[in-house]
Amino acid sequence: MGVTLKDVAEAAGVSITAVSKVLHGSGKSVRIAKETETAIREAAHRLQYVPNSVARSLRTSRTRTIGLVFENFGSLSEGPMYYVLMLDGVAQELFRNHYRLTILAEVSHKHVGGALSDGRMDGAIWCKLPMEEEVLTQLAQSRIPVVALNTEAPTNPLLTYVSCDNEGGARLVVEHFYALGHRRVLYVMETGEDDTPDATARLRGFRRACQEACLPFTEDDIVFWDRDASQFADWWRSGPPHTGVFAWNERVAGAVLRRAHESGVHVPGDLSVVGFDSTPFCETTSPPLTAVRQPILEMAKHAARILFESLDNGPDEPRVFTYPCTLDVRGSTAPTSMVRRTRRKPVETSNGPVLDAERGNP
Amino acid sequence: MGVTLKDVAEAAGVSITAVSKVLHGSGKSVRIAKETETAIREAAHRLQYVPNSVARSLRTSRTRTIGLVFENFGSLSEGPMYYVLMLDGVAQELFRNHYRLTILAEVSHKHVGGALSDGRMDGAIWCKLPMEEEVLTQLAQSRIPVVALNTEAPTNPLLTYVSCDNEGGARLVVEHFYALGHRRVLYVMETGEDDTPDATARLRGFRRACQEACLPFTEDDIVFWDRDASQFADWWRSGPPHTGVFAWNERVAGAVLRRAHESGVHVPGDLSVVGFDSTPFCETTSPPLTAVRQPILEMAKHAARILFESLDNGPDEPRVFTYPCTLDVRGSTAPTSMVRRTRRKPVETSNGPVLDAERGNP
DNA sequence: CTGAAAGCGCTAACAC
DNA sequence: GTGTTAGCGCTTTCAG
Repeated sequence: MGVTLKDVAEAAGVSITAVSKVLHGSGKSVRIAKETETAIREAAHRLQYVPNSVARSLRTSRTRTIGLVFENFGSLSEGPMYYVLMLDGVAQELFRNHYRLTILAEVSHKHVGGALSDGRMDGAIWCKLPMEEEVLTQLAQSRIPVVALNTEAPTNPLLTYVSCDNEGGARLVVEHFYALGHRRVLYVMETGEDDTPDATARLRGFRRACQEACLPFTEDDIVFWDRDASQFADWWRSGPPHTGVFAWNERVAGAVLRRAHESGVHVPGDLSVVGFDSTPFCETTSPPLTAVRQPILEMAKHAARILFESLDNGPDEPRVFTYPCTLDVRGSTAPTSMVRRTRRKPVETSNGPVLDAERGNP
Repeated sequence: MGVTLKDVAEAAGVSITAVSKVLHGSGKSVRIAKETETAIREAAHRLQYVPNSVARSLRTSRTRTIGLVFENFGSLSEGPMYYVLMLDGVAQELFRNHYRLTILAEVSHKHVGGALSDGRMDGAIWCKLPMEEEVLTQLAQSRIPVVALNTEAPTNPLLTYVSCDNEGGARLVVEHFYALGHRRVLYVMETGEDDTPDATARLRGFRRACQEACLPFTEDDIVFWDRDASQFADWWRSGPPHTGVFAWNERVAGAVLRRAHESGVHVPGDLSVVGFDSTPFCETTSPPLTAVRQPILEMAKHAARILFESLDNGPDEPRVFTYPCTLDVRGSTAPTSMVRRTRRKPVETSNGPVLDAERGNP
């Protein structure tokens, strides 16, 4: 079909090797006469030669392509914006380094090895890696390096993980509420997400922080609402003791805001609301949503960089990078004194990621 | 590195051919004894054989991969949600057919042919194809089929286009405003998007529809605002004659809503607002945003299907599919009598896409 | 039923 | 400086 090296070689009256060297030669071993070189380039140009990457990949077993395993791709628009940011981060870093991105929407957990080892990708980023033992061991033996992004790391990691400190993030929320005078806060989970590791980690952090702050927090302070928070009105009508709501993610928090508005509940006057995952979406709600920020763009880029590194230097020890969260305070939270606050700066807990080993040091 | 057919063949004591036939054989020519077959399968399983797709692709020149050319990938999160929907549509259709999606963030307009003809993809969808003559002719000669998605088709198309009727969409907006009693409407463009074909087509449709409705519409009714609509307050303060605003896209419309709120302008009481591209985002603004809907999910899937078809049946004539738009009426528009409206159903202009040739028929 | 052999287009020693 | 050669792992005639 297409024009090959051979065609160019014939057109230029030289050998295939010469053409390969001139056109794709890696600098040093390109000892070719200026004359033949121009002849070759001219022929290549005239024939509109374009190198066949597949053949090259077969030869070099490098594709300059990274796979992103992203189980719910195809309904990105229905999920929280957080994932779009993640995608942006991965894409930015890959493209900057002239890598291509291919998306794997579903990888059979039976044949994890197969999907990733078929030669089409040099490495993979797995978003929300499942915790099944078998998947993990298979991945660890995969022919290509894999890094888990946005996944709570197990105690004995076989892979490199890049994730955020969900517990710490929830803690920030409690501190924020506490500082504003709130003493009873509702934790809103999402139906069907009960065993999402993120969600449970956030709940755990929330619970612990409440304990430490001597705030009451019982099972009654946890509700499971659907993603449209359609239960809000009933809940509010029941006259709950809470002055604040912490929703496990951005989307649900947004829904709470909307429902509150519909019910004539003034946020933050009557009720303060905080979400998890501060994204551009939080700027567009009204009021703008106070939310925990994980540096997802950075995290995503970092995941990509880790791959580049093990591609260049050979495989590395599994490591766990846990990024601290910060809180973006916006208009949806206010002191219980009911005074409306103006926008404040993000609260930093620390800078940069923290290696697991370093945590717990004073 | 990996286990190859050869390894399996040796382990099973048969030829490479036999293994290939058993493991990947296309049904008919698989005349292999039951016994050897099981031996082969057993060996393959024991060795954890996984076929090398790159080698296969080189041989068959098929990759089961479709490229999506998407020039601003990497900042999806900053753009309108519309693009995420488009991505979803493409992804859904590809994955449903066991195709892989690879993203090309930038394709040098000089070497369009090269990027698409390097053997890594069987076809490509080009989102917002530029109109440069040279790019178009190059694409038309590309080794793989290309369809332009979300691009205004030229009069003499060399490629297949799938796009929406931007002009018709703008027309719906005028009709809607008119029916509600509005007589002066502001058209909000976005700085830097002056020559985006979409934007100009919408403006054109808007202008024409105003003319036909005998509504005044001059250059003074067009403004260029930044995507945060930061000019809103000044504009409002100047006491404009408009009772409605039509923003060229979703994002800007959302910004207008926010700015209006900040300025104490009640939407839709004081001002009605309409956007272009009805997406889940429009449900989350307050009030929810009335917006023109293009059936982007369908359009994206259609683009993918067109590729499958020309991959299966050989190349097809260039065609232009123009999908009609509809209007999703939500809470941001109301009659000038200032009565707040409840939500209504989308207004359908017609069903399904319309082939260009069919348009203009009674 | 089974296997030998010829490539797909390219790279990389290694000779001349 | 330049060409010969041997594959990368797979599919696919074509003989047996």
